[in-house]
Amino acid sequence: MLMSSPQAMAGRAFAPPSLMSARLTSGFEHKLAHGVLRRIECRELLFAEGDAASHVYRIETGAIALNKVLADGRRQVIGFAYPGDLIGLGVEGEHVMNAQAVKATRVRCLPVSALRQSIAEDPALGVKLYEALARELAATRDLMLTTGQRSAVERVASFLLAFSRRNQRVGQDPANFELPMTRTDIGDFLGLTIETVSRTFSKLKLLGLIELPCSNRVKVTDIEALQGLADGAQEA
Amino acid sequence: MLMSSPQAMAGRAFAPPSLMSARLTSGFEHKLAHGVLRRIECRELLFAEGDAASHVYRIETGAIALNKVLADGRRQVIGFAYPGDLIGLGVEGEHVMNAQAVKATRVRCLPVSALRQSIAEDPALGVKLYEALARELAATRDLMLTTGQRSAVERVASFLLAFSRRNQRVGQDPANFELPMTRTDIGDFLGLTIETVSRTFSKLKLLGLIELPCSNRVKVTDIEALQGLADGAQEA
DNA sequence: CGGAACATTGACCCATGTCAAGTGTCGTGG
DNA sequence: CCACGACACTTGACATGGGTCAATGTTCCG
Repeated sequence: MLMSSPQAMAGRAFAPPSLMSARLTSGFEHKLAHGVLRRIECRELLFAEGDAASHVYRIETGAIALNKVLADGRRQVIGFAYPGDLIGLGVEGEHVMNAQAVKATRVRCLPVSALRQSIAEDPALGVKLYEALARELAATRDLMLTTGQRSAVERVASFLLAFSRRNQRVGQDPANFELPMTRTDIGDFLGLTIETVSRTFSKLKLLGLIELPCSNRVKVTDIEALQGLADGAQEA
Repeated sequence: MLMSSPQAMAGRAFAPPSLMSARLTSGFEHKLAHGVLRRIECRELLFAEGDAASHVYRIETGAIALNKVLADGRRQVIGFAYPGDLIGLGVEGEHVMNAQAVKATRVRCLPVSALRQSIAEDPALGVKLYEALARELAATRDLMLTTGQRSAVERVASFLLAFSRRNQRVGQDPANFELPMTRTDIGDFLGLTIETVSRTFSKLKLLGLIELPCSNRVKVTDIEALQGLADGAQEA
């Protein structure tokens, strides 16, 4: 077996596209379906950096932000996990990041030992987990390219597009959605302050690319133009 | 087997600490030792984003920068690989980043098929590769925390410390070393311009924390203070 | 209705980017 | 051995994107 134990894991593209939604094998699915359902309140931690990595978790409803913090409190959100995503995969031992609910969330818990057993029974599951980890790595690197090299507008546009694409992938409206996370979460994800995030949303609204009926609801009205900004077309 | 094929991979801590130095299993070691030795000239690409991922590579001498570029040329270096490191691991199919020599470099090449076979013969190798991938993911996330949240001084100090630690780990002088990469590579790694990198080196010199006999040679004279700056102690 | 938390907006400032000279340092060819 | 050119690096002057601080709005819930 190759899987050993938890830590954060994910699995798709860049930003919000969340963490691994791989369709996993039946034995594992079955165990998970019977796993303990746990509720995490808004802002509560599912696990923290340094915790023993005893379980893996699948998000059922809600959303989780995976983050790391510096000694002085500066925070970097590494990714968001949405329903269907699996988190807690990684190296043996301790979690290396915090998993915090951005809204009330339900997760199914599966002990690492049960996961190990599933892998022993079905080696293909091991391969899938490996590939999910590789995808997660690729996604994290894309995010690095974004936070390291792009302007505020490019970052926010990329973020919205990524969220939109994910929505489409899971069969929801790609042009009209609700962001579960706060401006602070978005800022810590993109490496911007909440003021800059807010100003950038306003700017996109002013440019006529999005509408914001209320602060967490986004309607994308010109996805082409948004894509242009994300790709670095000269900004208005 | 769980390994399928290449893509970038790495394995230790934050910044320069390079990519995976795992001591791998004997059958694999043996194959690698007999693998083709290839020389890459300074600035030449070992592989590029989009190339078929046909081989994995172990650095013998020199250094490689793994990077991604935006359409307009902005570049993000994701990590550096040093002798002993293995690169090219990851998901099936295509490489997702460029591997460019920062100086004349020699690598051993191993076809993915041979790696697969080794894994089939020795499942423990699969586990090791999985763990290496997980470490690489953790390292990339640490780097994100650095480029996303830290100031120029903190980034450069962290970079130097990480390089120093790596040197120590491989039994070389942690206080006196030669940086194989250019200021441009460092800048693209840390998300800074070359001017800012240069100025920050000068500042650290002025503060008496390092000496720079010539631009690529670094002597760390006050590692404690350097650590302080990296950790965000108020700057001078 | 009141207050807490989050979001928006404005004014100002500063760290870092940009642009522009220099200043080594190295390798090549005379 | 020296001259030259090519790079890489350093340093300075200036510009600016985004951070900081502060006031105001909005939403939601008790």
